Amino acid sequence: MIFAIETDTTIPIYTQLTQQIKQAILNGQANIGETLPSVRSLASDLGVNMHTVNKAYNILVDEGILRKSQQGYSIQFNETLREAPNFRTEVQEQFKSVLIDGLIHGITFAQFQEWSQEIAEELNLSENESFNSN
Amino acid sequence: MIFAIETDTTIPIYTQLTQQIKQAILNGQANIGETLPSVRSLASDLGVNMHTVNKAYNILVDEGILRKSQQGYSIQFNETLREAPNFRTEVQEQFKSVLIDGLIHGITFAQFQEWSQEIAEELNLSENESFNSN
Amino acid sequence: MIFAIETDTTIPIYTQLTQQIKQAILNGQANIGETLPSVRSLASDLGVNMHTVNKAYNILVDEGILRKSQQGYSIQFNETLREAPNFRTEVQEQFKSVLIDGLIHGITFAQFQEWSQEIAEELNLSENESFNSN
Amino acid sequence: MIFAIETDTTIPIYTQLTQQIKQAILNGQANIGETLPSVRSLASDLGVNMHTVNKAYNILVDEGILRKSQQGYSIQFNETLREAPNFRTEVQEQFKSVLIDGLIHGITFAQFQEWSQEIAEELNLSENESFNSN
DNA sequence: GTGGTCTAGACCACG
DNA sequence: GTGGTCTAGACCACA
Repeated sequence: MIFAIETDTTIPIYTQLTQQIKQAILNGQANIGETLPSVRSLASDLGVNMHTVNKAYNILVDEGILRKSQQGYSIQFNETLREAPNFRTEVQEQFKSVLIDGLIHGITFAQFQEWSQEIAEELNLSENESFNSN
Repeated sequence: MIFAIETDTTIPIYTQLTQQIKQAILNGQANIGETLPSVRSLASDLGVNMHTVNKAYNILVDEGILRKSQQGYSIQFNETLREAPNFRTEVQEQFKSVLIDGLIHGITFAQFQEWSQEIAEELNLSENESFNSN
Repeated sequence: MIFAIETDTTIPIYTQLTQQIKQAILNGQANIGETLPSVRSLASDLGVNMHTVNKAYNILVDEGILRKSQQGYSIQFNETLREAPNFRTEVQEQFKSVLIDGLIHGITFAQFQEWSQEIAEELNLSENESFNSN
Repeated sequence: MIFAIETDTTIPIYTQLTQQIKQAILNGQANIGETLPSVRSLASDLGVNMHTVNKAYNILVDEGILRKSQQGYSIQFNETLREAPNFRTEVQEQFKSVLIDGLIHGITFAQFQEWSQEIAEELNLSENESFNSN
């Protein structure tokens, strides 16, 4: 599980981290039960502050993706994901925003579909979950 | 072209504005060449700060969507804006982020596809731009 | 809404804050929609760090009790409280722990009941919500 | 007297231990004068660190619940411990905290009362100590 | 003015 | 060794 932090972006570091951890879980690089690197060691590896890693980890705990114990953080990701009541709506609105932003700049639905397939393949979800499975 | 600003959210007001203007352009509520309401009047109508509307307009100018003249801001939206430099990769990354965020919380590709179709219909883009045009 | 922070306790300051805010809401000292003091001003008033107040506020946002907007934090506390799936169980276990801790030190159930009534009166919930209402 | 330690929680192990010992005393599984398993053997059985069991035992000694002798730790639990100094107010405050936390999330006093009765039955305290004894 | 992010560093609790 | 709490202070985004 290798993380790459970009500093020349406006995306917060802790968001970059949560995204990459989620991706690692989805594509199987990180397995359920696996222990994550300690807050301080990961911070040291990435050259960021401890608190930043800590925030990323705790966001994932709140989302039900990580589990916090006294030995550190490990991957939970079971069915009991605690979703905020309007989580679907939030994702849907973000999805719509991205589409509109792309469409007005000439990106076609076909292009978005292509990207979806790429992501599906990258995550090894192409068989039963694919965007164009039907 | 009616705008609805929500103050109970963390989404910046100017972002809400730019998105709604883009959407109005896409679905034909706003036509090319049309002049937008003046900064002052729109700010007054929406009950927001003048600087906020100004910021939204100028972002759209930078994106090549609006054109600023002596008479105010008008809608450009021609083919020139289709060559935005790294806008493609930016949108692509945002798209991927949203997908991953949804997928890890159980939202399927099929669901995203359904949302895409809804958005396509809402924007009346089914003919030449539609997601399932092929 | 007056807060009192005790430093000679092991209870984290942000927990003391969240509890007092909850109590203020329950007993009507804080009304729905009311804006809370800004993170920095409250921190200054209490003589604690900004981040500590920030943490308390954000915990309450996560619990669905506060609402975060660009103008600050305000009291939400509506029916759409987003509860973690095992929230009831957690409270129940804490409740049991406290009872056991008291019982072994000679505190009787009657004493706990008395305390409940005091709390109910303090919160003006005695009529329809009281612990011994039946 | 069987103990179950959960490592997937943030509750300190020594706290889990002290609570379960207290509960065992209350419900009669552990009798006054009885000797507890040695620190080493219990630590070995539970797969935890020796120091952790030691800490739990010593906390109970400080609370007047256990007695340390040459032969090990045994259960005291006499009337002398009923005069803990500020234990009453501590427990009372914890009790209030739990109630407030539950109430603001919609748990009613009636629910807390029900839980109390369940706990009373579980501890076989219904006769002389019960919450609804009057 | 509001909150958000990040850093640096200290001290504590747990095992 | 692990994470938790708190502080002090800087810089940025938003309105």
